This record gives sequence, structure tokens and C-alpha cells, in this order.
Amino acid sequence: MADVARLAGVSSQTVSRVSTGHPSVVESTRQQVLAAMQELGYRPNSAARALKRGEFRTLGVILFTLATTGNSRTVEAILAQAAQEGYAITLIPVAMPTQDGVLGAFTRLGELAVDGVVVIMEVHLLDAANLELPPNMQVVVVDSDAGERYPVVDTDQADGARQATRHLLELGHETVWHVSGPIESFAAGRRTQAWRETLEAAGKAVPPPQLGDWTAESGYQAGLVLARNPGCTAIFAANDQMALGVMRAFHEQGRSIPGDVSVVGFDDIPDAHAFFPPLTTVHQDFAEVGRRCVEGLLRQIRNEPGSPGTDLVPTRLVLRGSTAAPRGR
Amino acid sequence: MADVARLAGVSSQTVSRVSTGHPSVVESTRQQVLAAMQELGYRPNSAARALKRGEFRTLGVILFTLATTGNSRTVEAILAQAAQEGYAITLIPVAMPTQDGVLGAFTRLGELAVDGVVVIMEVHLLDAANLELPPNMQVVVVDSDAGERYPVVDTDQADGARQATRHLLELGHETVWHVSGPIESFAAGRRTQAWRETLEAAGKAVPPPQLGDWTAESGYQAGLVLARNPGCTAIFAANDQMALGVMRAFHEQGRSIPGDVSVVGFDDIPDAHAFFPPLTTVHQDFAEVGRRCVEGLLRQIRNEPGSPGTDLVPTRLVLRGSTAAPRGR
DNA sequence: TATCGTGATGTTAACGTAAACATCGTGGTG
DNA sequence: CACCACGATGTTTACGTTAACATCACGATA
Repeated sequence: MADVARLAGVSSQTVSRVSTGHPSVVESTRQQVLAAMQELGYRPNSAARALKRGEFRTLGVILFTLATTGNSRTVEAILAQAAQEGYAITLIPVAMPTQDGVLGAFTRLGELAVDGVVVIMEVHLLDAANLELPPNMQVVVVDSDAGERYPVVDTDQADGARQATRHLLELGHETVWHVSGPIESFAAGRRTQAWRETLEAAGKAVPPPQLGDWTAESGYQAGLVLARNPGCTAIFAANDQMALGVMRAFHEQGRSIPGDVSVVGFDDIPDAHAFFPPLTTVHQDFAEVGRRCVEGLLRQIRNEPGSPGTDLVPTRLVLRGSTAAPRGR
Repeated sequence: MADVARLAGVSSQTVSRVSTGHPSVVESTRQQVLAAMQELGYRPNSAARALKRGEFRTLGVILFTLATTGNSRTVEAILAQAAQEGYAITLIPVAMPTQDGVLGAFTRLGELAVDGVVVIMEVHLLDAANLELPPNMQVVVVDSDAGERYPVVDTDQADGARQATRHLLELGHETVWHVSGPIESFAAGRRTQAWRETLEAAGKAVPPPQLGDWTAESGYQAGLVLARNPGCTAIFAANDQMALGVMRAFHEQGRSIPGDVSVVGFDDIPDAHAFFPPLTTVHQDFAEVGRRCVEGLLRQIRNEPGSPGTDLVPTRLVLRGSTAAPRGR
């Protein structure tokens, strides 16, 4: 910077003003400085900037994995929104999905160059009680029940499950069977609960849910069980991958979809419309979730008044070829 | 830091030594300092540290999207490996997949707090010629042909395609049809080329490839075309999603897989074994790619002698239920 | 013409840390 | 016992930037 100042024949403060876009620099001076910067290949040092300003213009994202559609899509949206606001994103992986792992990530947080964090963790491990956030660290949580302590952004899981279940009932099915996600997942719990409540509200029998773990394989296992039951004509799987597994099980048993059995998924992953048959599923707007996370976080950082509590992003049912009225109706 | 020093009754330099793990601090002093840190909730300021040390202990990853399996899995591996080496990861999205977008990302790089970057861009837009890297910026490129200028880590696309094609020929198929990825993709080009060369080497006819764009929908369209051709008994799709689309097209035409037609994919996405039927595919070791990226980058940063050029990660064919010998053989 | 306000630019200091050097005390050695 | 080596700790300084304040020139005003 001093070199640039010397070459341009100004003080280093003027160089600083040019590089931060300060208004009170006369155009001719500005051009000189810019030329000098160009010639010397000057790049502002972000560490020094951060040190002086007391902020990093960076947000952290704490997560277990990028392997799930939801997480990677959410991160992508966070990325885009943050870039637009002039913030960079640092990813903070949780080494092990245990309470200790999470604590470790939060501890490291203090030394990381971030102004705030988005926590994407759908499991119960995030026991808000014993999390110690570094002071001045803002946080937004995705998909959790930490709403009491932290602002939460989440998909409206319950409404999605309700729409899926109602859709199947409205087609005329006697009841709806359910392949659930793992018990330790908040999202899975809420989907299962809404499914149950919808059935109860309609005065239908509530069959025992099949427990899955989000994987297609677990859906396949559940499908094998359900396929043995001739009374099962409608299935709500808690995600698309499990729906995929369920459908494979029925195909292998020679049962047709949606002729013999209707299937609804959840997520609307990009491949869902290419499944055989194309999957009717609940669309989650991950992009919107990511956007609201960043907005909420920046609102906190900038000390703007925000709406605390839980921010629910709506879902919508996408009708495709895997659902139909039951045979003989 | 000064407060900690005062409370512990030592100089700030000793606090620094404790916080960086310097050996020449006697145990009793160390304990005192640690206690003071604890009490005051001291966290080292990473900006000041970076300023002083001249390094950020952060790596950047430039990419277009996290939506593809390959990218998100690679990023995840980079994340894990970097964490293990004590480095954080900053994601740098390229706003628009154009030459300008890429240039913009590289320009911003200079102001970003990173010691090196991994560039994950499989398209030809990365025209190495006019990329201006900030001085002192190390780079590793994934999946590209920039091998002349930069170190490259890539999956052995050609060998994977070769294995897939050979497998189908060895089953006894007359020839192998191909659904390719988009022309602007390096990986797609290499897969198509290896498929062609393998057929030629075996003295088989080379049918015209169907052009896809990685999506299941494009695979479905290609599948509709191929399904009309009774001579087509073996298909190599350039990725699993397109294979999924191809299979749906055949299912809809009432053609059985693998009875009438064998299909091989590429990637081995987690759902591949849950497809109907489970998909024979070429497994890519994204985790290994990510690992080698970080290793290569750190080697450069630390000025260790490295192997320049292209580092190829092997692939392997995973046999599942979508391939069989042709009918009547 | 003396005074003052205004806008452009320069000077000083501080952000928190760690390298380099300085100092101090202790125990070993001739 | 004088001297030295060495390990533990303290002091000084600089990393690159920008906020705050100081200065300066110039035009407007009484």
C-alpha cells in the first residue's frame, strides 16, 4: 500500500480511501491511484482489514454432511445469497455426529474468522442447553427445535406431510401407510406426527409406521414388508430416496405403481420426476431456506430488528405419476 | 490478550506462547494462563494472527454448483482433509458459468483470505490462458485439461468408460450404444472418447452417441430414441442420472432390463443400488479426489516437492442387476 | 481584505498477535 | 568460586489497514 501511495504520489490513506470507495477523493487522484494499483498488482490484505474493522465479512456454516440433497442445496442458496451481500462462506464440518463433535465445532468457532454461523443439524444432538456460543457470535439454526433459544429457519414439514396424506385420502384410499425417517431426526418426527394427526382427523386407522433411515435401501426393506400386505394401497415415504426403494420392492413383487399402490415422497429431488413412475412428492424450497438464513443472520449482525422464533418456509405437493385412485373405485 | 496476561501475572508474549503451544513454557505457568483464558473467555483473534503470520490457514474452493453428486462429495472430502490439516475452507461460487464469471471469481480471490484454491470446474470455460492468478496463490484444478499450467487431480474417466464398455462386450453384446454428457464437459468428452476407442479396438461398430446433458430427463429422451431400435441391447450412459432416465424409457415401452437391454451408468451415486433394477455403474472415488486436492495444495503451500501434472484417481466397475448377456445367447 | 466554511488530502495511532531480541536465574563445570 | 550455557520469561516492534483528527487551499461572504 505504501508503494502504491509512493508511486501515485499520494498518502497511503488516500490509497485506502480509493480501495474502499470513499467519496471524498477527486476523480483525477482516484485514477492515478487506480493506475498505480494496477501497475504494482496491489491487493488489499483482508486480514489487516478484518483486524482493523473488527469484522470478517464471512459467515460460517456448521454441518454434518453435504451428501444429502437438502444440505447441499441449502448451502448453495446460502452461498449465493451471502455472495450477493458481500459475504464469504466458511464451511465448518462436524467431525463426528456426536454431542462432543458438535461442541468441538462450536468451540473452534471462536477462533474462526466468521461474524455469524448457520447451524444445519437436524438431529437431537444439538442440545441447546450446553452450547456455549462465543460472545458476539450470531447464529441461525436450520431445521431443529432450538426455536426457544435461537432464531430458526425451517421447511414447513408438518404442512408438507399433511398435504401428502390428504392427497392420498382424497384419492379414495382407505388409509395411508408411512415409511418414516430415523427417530433422531427432527424433520422425520414432524413428518410422522403430521401424517398421524391427519389420519386421525379424518377418522382413519393409523397403521404402524415402518422405520427407515433416509436411505433407499431402508425404503426397499420397508417396501418388502408393505408389499406383503394386500391391504396397503397408499404409502407416504418421508423422503424421495426411501420412496425409490419402496417402489423397487413393489416392482420386484410384480405390483404396479400406481395401479396397485400409490406412493408419495418428500423433498422433490431433481431425479424424482425421472423415477419409474415419476414420483408424486412434496417439494421443499431449499433455496428459500438458505436465503432466509442469510437474511436473518445479517439482520442480527447489523442489529436490525428481526422476527425471532421460527421462520417456516412453505412446501407444495407436486403431482406426478406415482399416485392414483385405488383399483376398483 | 493483555487482560489474560495481567490476570495470570505474566506477559502477553507468554500468553501467546501458551495459545500457540510453544514448548518453552513451564507447566505451572501454562496452567495459570489457561485458567485466566478460561475465566475471561479469551479467544485468539484470527485476523490478527493471519496478519502477523502472513497466512490464513484457509483454502478456497471455486465452483459453479454443489448440486451435482460429484461436486458435493468432492467438497465434502476436501472439507474433511483440510480440517484434519488445520485448514478451514471458504467456498467461492461463480455467479454465472461464463468466462466473465470465472474471471470475476479469480479476481475476487486476491482479496479473499485464502492461501490457495481448488478449482472445480469441468467446463471449457476455464481457459487457462487468460487467468491471472494473484501472486503467491497456489492452485489445484479438478477435472479439467489445464494440466499444462496447473496441477490437476481427476478421476480416471477414460479407464472407467473403458471398463464399462468392455464389460458389456464381454457379456456378448454386438456393440454398445452411448448416451453422452454435454459437449462442453471435459469429463463427458473423455468418457465418450474412451467408449469409442474401446469399440474400435474390439472391431465393433460405433453407433452414433445420443447427446445428453447429465439430467435424468435427457437420459429419458435418449432412451425413447434407443428403445425404438431393436438392435440396441447394451447402453453405456455417461452418468447414473441419465441411466435412470434411460431405464424409465425402456420400462415404459415394456422392454425389460437386463432381459432385453443392459445398462451401465457412471458415478455410483448412493441411490444407484436402489434403482430398478440396481444399476451396474462405474464407481468414482470422490473422497480420494478431494483428499489429493488438499494434499497437493498444501504441498505447494509448504514448498514441498510435488508431482506436477495430472494425478489420476482410479475407478472401478460395480456389477449390479442392470447388465446381463443378450437374450438368446 | 479579513474571516470562515468546505472539501481534499495528510498524519497519527491503534486493531491483536508473534518474531526477534533482551534479560534473568539456575545448575553444571573447570 | 567464577564462569558459562541454557531454559523460562519479558520487551520491543512490525504485520497492513483505516478511523479520527489535523492541515491546507480555495472560494464565498461581510
